[in-house]
Amino acid sequence: MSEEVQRAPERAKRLPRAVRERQILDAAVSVFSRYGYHAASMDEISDVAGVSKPMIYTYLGSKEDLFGACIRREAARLLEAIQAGIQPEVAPDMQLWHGLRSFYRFVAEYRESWTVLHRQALTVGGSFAEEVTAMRGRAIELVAALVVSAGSRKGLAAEAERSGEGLAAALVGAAESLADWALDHPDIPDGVLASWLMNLVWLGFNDLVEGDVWKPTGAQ
Amino acid sequence: MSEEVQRAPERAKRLPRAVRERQILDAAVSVFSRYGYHAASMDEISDVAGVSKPMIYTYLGSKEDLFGACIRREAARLLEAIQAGIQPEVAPDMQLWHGLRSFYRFVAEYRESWTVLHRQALTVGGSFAEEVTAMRGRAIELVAALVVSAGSRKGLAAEAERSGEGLAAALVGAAESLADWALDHPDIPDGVLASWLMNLVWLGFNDLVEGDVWKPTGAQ
Amino acid sequence: MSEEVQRAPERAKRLPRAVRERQILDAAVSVFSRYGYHAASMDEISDVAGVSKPMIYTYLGSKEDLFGACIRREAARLLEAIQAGIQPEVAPDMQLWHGLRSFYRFVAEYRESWTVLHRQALTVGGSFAEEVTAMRGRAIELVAALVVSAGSRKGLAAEAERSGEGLAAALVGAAESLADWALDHPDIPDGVLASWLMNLVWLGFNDLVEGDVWKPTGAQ
Amino acid sequence: MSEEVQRAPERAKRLPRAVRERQILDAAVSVFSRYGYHAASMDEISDVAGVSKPMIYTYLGSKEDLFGACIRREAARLLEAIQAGIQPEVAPDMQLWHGLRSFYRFVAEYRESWTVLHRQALTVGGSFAEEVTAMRGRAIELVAALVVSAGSRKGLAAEAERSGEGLAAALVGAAESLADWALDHPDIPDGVLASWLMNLVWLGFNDLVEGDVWKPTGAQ
DNA sequence: GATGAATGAGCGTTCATTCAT
DNA sequence: TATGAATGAACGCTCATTCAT
Repeated sequence: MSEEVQRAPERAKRLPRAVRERQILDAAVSVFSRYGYHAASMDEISDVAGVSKPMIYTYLGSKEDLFGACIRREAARLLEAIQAGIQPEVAPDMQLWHGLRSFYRFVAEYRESWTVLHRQALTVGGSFAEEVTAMRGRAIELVAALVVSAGSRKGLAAEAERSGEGLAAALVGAAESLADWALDHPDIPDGVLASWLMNLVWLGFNDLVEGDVWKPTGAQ
Repeated sequence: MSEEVQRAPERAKRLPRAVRERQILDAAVSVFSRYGYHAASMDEISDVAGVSKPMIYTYLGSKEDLFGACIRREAARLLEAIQAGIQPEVAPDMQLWHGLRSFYRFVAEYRESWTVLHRQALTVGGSFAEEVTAMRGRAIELVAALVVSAGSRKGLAAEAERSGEGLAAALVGAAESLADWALDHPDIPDGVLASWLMNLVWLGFNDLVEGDVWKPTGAQ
Repeated sequence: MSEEVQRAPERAKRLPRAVRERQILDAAVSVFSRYGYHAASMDEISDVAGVSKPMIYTYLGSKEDLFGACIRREAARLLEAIQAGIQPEVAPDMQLWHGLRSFYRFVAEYRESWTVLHRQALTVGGSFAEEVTAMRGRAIELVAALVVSAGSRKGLAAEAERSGEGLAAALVGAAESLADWALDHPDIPDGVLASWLMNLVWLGFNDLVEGDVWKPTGAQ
Repeated sequence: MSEEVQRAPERAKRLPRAVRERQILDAAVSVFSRYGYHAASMDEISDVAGVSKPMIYTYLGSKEDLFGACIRREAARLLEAIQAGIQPEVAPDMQLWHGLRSFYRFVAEYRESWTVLHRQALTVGGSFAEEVTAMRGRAIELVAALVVSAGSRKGLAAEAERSGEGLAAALVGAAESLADWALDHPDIPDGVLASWLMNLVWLGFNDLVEGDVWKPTGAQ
């Protein structure tokens, strides 16, 4: 409601270390997500956290360390949220759908976490991009596995097999892009977003599996 | 006399303004794409451009102005490249396919342009993200129009209509993500990349248009 | 119960103040001697001492106070060591020799003490340099007295009288410099070092006392 | 006369690089000599130099680089001053005497140079101490060579030979210490200071060379 | 037209020092 | 008694930007 930056309660004193660390990480995620790694300043983070700068260095280390801690915490949160939404006993398509719903629920609820992971982590040199990319890779593999587990029941078509990795990358990109789009359309329920994507994933792949590929027609 | 390779002395010789501006923009795109907006330094840009710093300020204005000029020039290049590849007289699916091919050809040939547009422009606060997002929006609309122009011949299903904009966003994201993936797999020809995506776009949409939607089964 | 080496728990157990002060001073001397006054950090001192930082401030005061306490304690130790080595009943030259031996023995055994006094105390602004310089002055006077006590038996030559204080300063510097040199040559016994210096002091002074001075020859 | 720190003329503008570098080095030597390496601040150096801080970094590099440049410049100055004072055609003792006179003249005229070299350079970790120590080593060798060139005419006694390096270190220390002492006694002419030291060097060594050594008497 | 010279402002980081328990 | 928690103040360094030539 307030149009000011949300600040931690005024000068609470002598809190245990774990609490302070959480405050700092919360503030850091917020500031990093708003400005990006380079434009964010430790001064602002400490202001938002309601903590002096030396505390940050004592508890979380350098700016780079702090950013890394943010990335790791938010990545863990995201993965946890997705896994919590999946019920392993249902059919693969329903697993995928539930996973997507959890994903869109998470993105809607923790926009800042999502922004840090999706936008900011990739522009910082060093190992952060790699870490996030690796996580993305795991997501791609997971999607591919689920899809294939359905496709294998029918005998996966040669075409689908060849394009597998690339298509998975495309699909993960589609899911992310839809997440960004959904941030500007908060009225669309996560179930619907997930269904849209399922239609792409499921129908498109099913067609492929059945050998029903699109091919360019005519010259060139 | 000189024992060096014979070469016009680099000490800039009154080049016309347009040439200088191109030098500077080329250098800026290269440096921005490598380090991102904030981590890039005007010093390095002027070094790479072979031009003194005041020159940059005289011709292109502030760092932010310079970045904006880069974004606009590269965006125009990209759009131009795509439009040059499209033949308006062919069928919509072939138009889309040719557009995608041109897109992947451009990304492969001008990685730096693509990086600046796709990765760096979105992390800078201010109007850049909006500009690029707007361009993305135009791309989304264009894709949607092509798809719909095919769909409308069959009577676009209600489902497809409702999910249109969101799905388009997803598809653009898929195309971008596949572009990134393709940067690490330069051996895949652009025609193949475009075909992969067409299979997603066309088959998926066709299914939708025919009312063949995926739906969650069971409770919840 | 514990699987560690049995050892009184380091978690300090109400040790008497004097013991704590000694721990702290020992650590401080060690750290100051290694890094110098400014580069030494209270954190490292408290770590080495195995004592919390507030303890240091409670017992020894500020960093400057602490350094002063180090200087004074080590200076007292050095003087004490030298005086303990001197036998007042023997001839002046033997007194000087014994004093020097004790000095070199001390330097070899307590390098850190010597480093703090000789190297670090002089570069800190304020009163420390003066204190150490004053101590040095007392040493100079003592040497001069011993030398003169021998010389006076022969009637001190006018030249020696005039140059007395300066030459004493030079001799103390020679002794100190030889001490530094000896730190890199630990195999030379202190008696030998002392003898080398005696040859400079005694023979040189004796010559002077006997009026056998060196004089520039020729023009200028 | 003024009791304020001497400042460079107010904001002289657009000077050539070489001039600025000299201004900066002058200021740096002055500030480093007063406070030592660690306590000196780049802000104060830039104030005293009448130059902004970025200039220092542009022209001379980091604080450590700057300190190194000071050390090297002043060391070169000192060596140059000494060598300029030596006349190679005169007798060895006169060469030594002239060298010492030049040394004391230099110390009196450029106290700050001397302070930086003698006191401050040794307390900074890294290669500075080694550099200065190496220079000191060359001085020691030079003194030893001159002394020996006289001694060899008489056949250098075994004792002198054995104690050679140590005694040389002692003598250099004596010269340095006398230099410090002379800073507080500016009325003593450099010729006199040099003579005092000659008496130590020449007479002491001559005695040694003639086998006239001091030896401890009695027990222990 | 073109640039070497110059800086204000700010950032990441550290350190001596003090509360509250 | 003893300390974990906390910070004000400063420092080294860099960068976008401009002026004088």
